[in-house]
Amino acid sequence: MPQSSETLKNTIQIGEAAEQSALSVDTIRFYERRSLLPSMPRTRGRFRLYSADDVSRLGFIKQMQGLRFSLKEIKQLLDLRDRDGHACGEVRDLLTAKLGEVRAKIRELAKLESELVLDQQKCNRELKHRQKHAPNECPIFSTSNGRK
Amino acid sequence: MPQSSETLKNTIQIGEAAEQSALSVDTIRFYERRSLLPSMPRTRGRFRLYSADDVSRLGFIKQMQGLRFSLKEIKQLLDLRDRDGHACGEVRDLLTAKLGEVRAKIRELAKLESELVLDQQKCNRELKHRQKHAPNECPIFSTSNGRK
DNA sequence: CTTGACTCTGGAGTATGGTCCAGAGTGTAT
DNA sequence: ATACACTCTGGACCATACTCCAGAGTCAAG
Repeated sequence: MPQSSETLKNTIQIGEAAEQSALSVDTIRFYERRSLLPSMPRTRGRFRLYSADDVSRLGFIKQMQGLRFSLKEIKQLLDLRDRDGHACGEVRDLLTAKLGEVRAKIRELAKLESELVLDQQKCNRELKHRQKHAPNECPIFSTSNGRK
Repeated sequence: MPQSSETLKNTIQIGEAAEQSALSVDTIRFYERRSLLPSMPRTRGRFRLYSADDVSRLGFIKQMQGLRFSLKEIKQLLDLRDRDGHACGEVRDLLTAKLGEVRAKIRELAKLESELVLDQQKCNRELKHRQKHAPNECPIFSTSNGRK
């Protein structure tokens, strides 16, 4: 257990922060380079120090990534928090925009799904009737595949 | 209209192929490097020559991209066609796998959608009651946000 | 013969979200 | 004193799907 004389007031080093946030040390440093974290305070030996708040900031990043926010968008959100903790209206607007994207994606994928089902059925029909006519091309490869 | 003495038997050059397939010249060359197209035959001056079949191959690539197949997967499909035109069973298997992915993605996004709606509602409630208690944090930033 | 449109190659750059590395420094334990 | 765990920096590298570029070559028309 190295490092403890300077890790006094409830601060931890990057390895511990990585463990607590279930991120890698490299990822945490990467987030700092991308300004998702501020330039962390350092020990005299230039080792970064993290507080419980910093760890929960990392948790927030993970959570927002789970909501399919990009790092850039998460940075927007964090900047909002840092500048103006009660910027709830702007946060809601970002959530609404993301919701729109998610819904558009769902519609797109639903359409995709039905197209894939159709192609699958074409293959199945072809496979059933294979005996009847000479083995020919899989219908998926035919030039005029119907769609767009 | 340069180039025609060698562009005899129904072949076109890359610019024309790009126009017909609505892809860029660079993209077509990129596909060749990635082996989605064979090494095209050339004129004496080393200009690539494309047939109508090649153009429809490009169309197939675009179509499959529309079905969210990666270039790698499209290459698999094309290899199947090149090696064994009636490999319908394998094609169907790839379609089925892709369908599974698409359905999983839809489920994931649906879950996401409801989470975003919940967060949005939190913001809205906060904004409604803003007058009552002192302006505080947007609830999205609170550490225990409920979810994992 | 020159102009102009087209094509060639190889390599670098774009965006995203990281991972991995070498070589050096830090700090504690024995 | 030295071993050992940890951390530092800067930069290279991964995949994906292109896009753009310079500098050179090709070809038909005027």
